[in-house]
Amino acid sequence: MNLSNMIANIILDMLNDSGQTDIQRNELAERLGCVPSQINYVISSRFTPEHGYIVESRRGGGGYIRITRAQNDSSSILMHVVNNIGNEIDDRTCRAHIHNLTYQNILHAQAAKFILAAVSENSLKQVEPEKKDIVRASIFKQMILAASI
Amino acid sequence: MNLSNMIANIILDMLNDSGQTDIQRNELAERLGCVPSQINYVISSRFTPEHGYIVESRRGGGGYIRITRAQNDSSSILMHVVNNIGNEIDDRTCRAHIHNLTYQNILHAQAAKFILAAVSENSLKQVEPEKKDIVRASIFKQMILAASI
DNA sequence: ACATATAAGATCAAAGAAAGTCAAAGATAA
DNA sequence: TTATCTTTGACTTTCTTTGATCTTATATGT
Repeated sequence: MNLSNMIANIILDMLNDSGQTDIQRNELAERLGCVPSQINYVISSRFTPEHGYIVESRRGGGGYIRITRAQNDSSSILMHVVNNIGNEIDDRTCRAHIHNLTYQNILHAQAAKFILAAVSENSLKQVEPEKKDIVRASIFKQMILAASI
Repeated sequence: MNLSNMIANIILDMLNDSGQTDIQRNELAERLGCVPSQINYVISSRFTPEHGYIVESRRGGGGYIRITRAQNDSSSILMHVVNNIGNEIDDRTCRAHIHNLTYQNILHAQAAKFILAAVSENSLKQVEPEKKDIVRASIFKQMILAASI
């Protein structure tokens, strides 16, 4: 068992009761005798949106990394969407997804409106053209994930 | 729980009955065993207009810091928010707005979650650092606009 | 009334405490 | 043996805590 898998198991364990956990990066790294950035590696390779996790963090005194697991029961369709988006998505495809999910009653009209607003061309006007679809994909994934928590 | 959060909680507690409170900076600092300027730090990082608070103060004998929760009708608050964002907005300020709007029942919890997800650092990871706050402002405005329709 | 003392709060910069990033070096699997 | 995954470490950014110094209001003695 390599270090990364051990760390992942520890985090999974911590997530087990409530589906959410705050970890102290330096403290955990010290406990395991590894460098702190190893924790970041584990998180960025195993606790991604595609894996169904939302990660937030705060620096400075009292800082933390918060990991939240998306519920996978009623929302497996949402996870399926997240996993099929890939690295970029254009406006049209995105809208198609949203309409489709709304049609299937997985997203409420209200939620659909918000997501549409966020991924619209208007919202992303300032992003360089060649990056637009990448940023859109990233936003879309985070929002779909937020819908499933 | 770090010191700043503790102080913030105490203030929130004091605000709870009437939505307004006068605090004695030195007295509070002494009670908590911290330097007085710590109170200023907490106020300027957590009780800003974006968070929905108005702060006044008076020096000298009988001095005080008065904190008031601002209250207005929802459409004017939304308009006010949009008008005050300007061209860019950072993560923290944005979250402050969202929490404030949620607290004032202008955004539903669900909507707040979507907006938070959309403007999170995670969503915008692929945007060049110097453009992040610009894109965030644009997304945020579109979504607030969507909320007010 | 005026000058001085005392009692607040404000400001700012430095130090400290986390977490983030990125690239290079090492291992492992195809 | 090459591509991918892991480990490490140096450096950066963000948030918090502390302390010294400044400003403003009130109180008091002449």
